[in-house]
Amino acid sequence: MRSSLKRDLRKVYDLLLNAFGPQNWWPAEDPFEVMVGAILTQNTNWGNVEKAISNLRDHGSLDQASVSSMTESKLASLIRPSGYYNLKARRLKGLVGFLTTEYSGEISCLKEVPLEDIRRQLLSIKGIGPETADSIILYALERPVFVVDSYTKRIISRLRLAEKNMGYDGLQRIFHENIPEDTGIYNEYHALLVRLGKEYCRPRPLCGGCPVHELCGSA
DNA sequence: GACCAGGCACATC
DNA sequence: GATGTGCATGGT
Repeated sequence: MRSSLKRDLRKVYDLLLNAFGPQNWWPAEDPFEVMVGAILTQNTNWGNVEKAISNLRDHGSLDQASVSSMTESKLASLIRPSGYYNLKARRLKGLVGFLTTEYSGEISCLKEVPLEDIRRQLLSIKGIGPETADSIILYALERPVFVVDSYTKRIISRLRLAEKNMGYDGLQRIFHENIPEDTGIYNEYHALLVRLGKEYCRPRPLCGGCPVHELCGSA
């Protein structure tokens, strides 16, 4: 591998932070809302997720007890704007079921469990894959794990810092091995990559004015 | 009307 | 292990 990886990843972070400033993620009022958002945002525009979360809040249902007691079809109707609403209603039910059964609904207890164990437990929940699990761990539990998403893959690939076909765990390892293990830095770095992706790194190349253009091999 | 958005499970080869 | 498909809304 390239010996300059650590330096380049640091450079990307510095350029992005300088260009965009702190992103103040995750946009939510409490850990449970983060978890809900993490599921609702799967393959979906965040604007649609905000509509769904507003529906839940307006209905007084943005809490574990409400999600648990509500019928799945009612829940689905409230989160409809986020897309895949039947699927995501089932997934939210699964998450709340897990929290209730394993931790009596006490999210703070999840912070005491060894990181590898809580990650494995979250991944065992139907509908929670690597990105959703890691988003919950980083942004809801505030523990140091790097979140890899489609923007991360695309950006890191275009910057030629990793092979295009590298999987989730491989990409995550690149960050874990080259960025200080720090919740605040992991939080900010991922949020900045999403910001960059939204504004400059679409599937079809479009990089004019990109803050990291000097590092981008392909354009 | 096509493309895209802060994935995941499951079937099939 | 890689690849394909279903799930669905709303903005550009």
